[in-house]
Amino acid sequence: MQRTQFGQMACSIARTLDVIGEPWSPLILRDVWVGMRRFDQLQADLGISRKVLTERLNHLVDQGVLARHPYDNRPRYEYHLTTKGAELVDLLMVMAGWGDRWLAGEAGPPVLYRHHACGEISNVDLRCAHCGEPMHGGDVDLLPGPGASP
Amino acid sequence: MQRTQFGQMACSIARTLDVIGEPWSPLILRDVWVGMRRFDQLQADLGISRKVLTERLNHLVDQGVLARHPYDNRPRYEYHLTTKGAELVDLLMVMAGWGDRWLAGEAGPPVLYRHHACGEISNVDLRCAHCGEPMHGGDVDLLPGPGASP
DNA sequence: CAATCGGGGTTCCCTAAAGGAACTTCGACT
DNA sequence: AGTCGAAGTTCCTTTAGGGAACCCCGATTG
Repeated sequence: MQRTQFGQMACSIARTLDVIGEPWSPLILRDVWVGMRRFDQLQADLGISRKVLTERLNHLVDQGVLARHPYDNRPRYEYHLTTKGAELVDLLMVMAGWGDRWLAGEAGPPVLYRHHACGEISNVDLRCAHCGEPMHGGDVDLLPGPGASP
Repeated sequence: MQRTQFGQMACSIARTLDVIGEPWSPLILRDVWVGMRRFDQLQADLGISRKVLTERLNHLVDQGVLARHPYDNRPRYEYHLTTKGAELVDLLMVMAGWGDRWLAGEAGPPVLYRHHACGEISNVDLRCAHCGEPMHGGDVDLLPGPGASP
């Protein structure tokens, strides 16, 4: 398919897509996040082909998003989120929030999130890391940064 | 490629991936977000094949994420974000934040975000919509919701 | 008023990636 | 020695992405 490489673009969105920019990767991360760590478990839960799962896992490990941990003294491995990978869960939560809002329909959201800090069922909201006010697409100006293209 | 359909899964992440779960869609939304609205502009900026761009735009319009607006009294159309699409920009901002943090390298982020409310260069942070405290992957319990699978 | 232009696609062919099922590997257990 | 089970690997078929050429159609130009 000679797929385009996004990693070279001077755009952090494109670069992120080079890491998790096809549909299985976020689902794999979701499963690992909720505690599914083993190959056959992931394969059965997702219904992904074993070949593609192998490719994706290798890619995610190469990118430092997942780490392989041996268990059982045999050549058996579990997949864990690294710090880099754990921070991608933010992305999953925002995806889930959008899907809950726009795609859940009559039935309502399939999963609820209870926040440890307050104990309430809630959702994520985007805030400015600096002033704490809401920060969405329309609330920002974009400026060229130090890594802007030449 | 008989690609798996994610839309039927009882998972808002999977459903969201059915809408923007391949790598061009987020980049198209990014471009529309920053003001690129026309076919040839998008095609030239992204380097996407015209065929695939047509497919993606149709899909995004079908999903209610983009809307086609005529201009110029000719059969000419501009693509605009709907409300549904504008809320997807949250996702782009989180992707950009992660990419800035983990993939930008020495050069630093290619784009900076200035928050209107405070005027500062900043980034998004995930907060609980209920209590306002930080809310990340490790800060929540997952519970079955009303739309959980039977 | 014929010729050209430009935006927005459509068609066609080629290649590479996804699906799927069968097969392999290797240590552990019986 | 034979079987099991987890974790891949191989091979084949189907389909989606890339790329370039082509088409349509209203507006502009000479």
